Amino acid sequence: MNSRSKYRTKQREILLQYFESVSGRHITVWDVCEYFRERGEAIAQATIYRQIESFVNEGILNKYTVDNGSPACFEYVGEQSHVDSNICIHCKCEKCGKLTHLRGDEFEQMFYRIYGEELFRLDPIRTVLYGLCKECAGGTEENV
Amino acid sequence: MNSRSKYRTKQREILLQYFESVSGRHITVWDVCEYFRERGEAIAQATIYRQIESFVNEGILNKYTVDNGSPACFEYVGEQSHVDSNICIHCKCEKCGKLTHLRGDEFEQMFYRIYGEELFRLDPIRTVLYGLCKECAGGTEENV
DNA sequence: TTGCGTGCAAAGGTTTTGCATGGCA
DNA sequence: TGCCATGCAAAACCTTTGCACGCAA
Repeated sequence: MNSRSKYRTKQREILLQYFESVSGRHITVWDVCEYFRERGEAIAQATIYRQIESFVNEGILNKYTVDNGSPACFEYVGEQSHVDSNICIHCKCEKCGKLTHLRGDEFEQMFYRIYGEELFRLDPIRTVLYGLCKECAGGTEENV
Repeated sequence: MNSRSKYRTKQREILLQYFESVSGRHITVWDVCEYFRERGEAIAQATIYRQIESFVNEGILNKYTVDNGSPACFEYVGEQSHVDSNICIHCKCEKCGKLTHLRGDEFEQMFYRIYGEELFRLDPIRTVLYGLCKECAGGTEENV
């Protein structure tokens, strides 16, 4: 689960700072590339992929495979431990594509059922709920 | 959410029958190709992808995005209706790989939270919960 | 100096698409 | 007959890898 990087390079520091600054948002590799390209301090894609892989292994970033074919999303979670109090679940809207968070306390009952009674020990890191977000669910029920 | 196919072709029937016959198992596009190639009745990959897409849209197949880069998995879930009474959710164990079903009544509270309060309108057909099954959760808590 | 990190380009694998042909209704 | 589905190949897409060079310790 670890494989900490040995060297403290400029690119690593810059990337880490960037992810921290967009904490709470879902970032793709493309987002990162674009961000640094616009600022004229481009970082090679391969480097971004490799550093992100390290961050994920170190638990600094969470990786979300929302859908096959579309790029993976990453989210900064810092050094927080994976305890229940900080749990949130990701919900992908099938209509507008928006990715939202549901906090653990919004799923109190659900977690009780799953964690408490051991029907299934949910992994909130890897699980993505599909459906309709609050906004889209209120609108038409027509096809996506 | 739908997009039902208009024609009843030979390939569609064969594929549907195949998926029904492997109900309960996780099938990749590669599996399908291989199966029919061995039987000498090969179907074009593009056709398989396109028919599978239809099946998923019609709710006949469930799609599992295990990880980016690795092929998607599909599972036959038949023509079950999308009403609350028949709802079940698919749970994939990250340790033993087993796929279990949780019936709607086992998730009573969860559905109340999600459906009732409109935090997020869950699509039970497309959603897969990842985590540890009852058996594996009871064992060691080590890494997956 | 040693060895890891970087950058570039190319390869890898899965999925999608264009287009002509074939088959269902 | 009209339109959709099929098959083939090529493209698109995200991601990984090989290799030479650069940089941290």
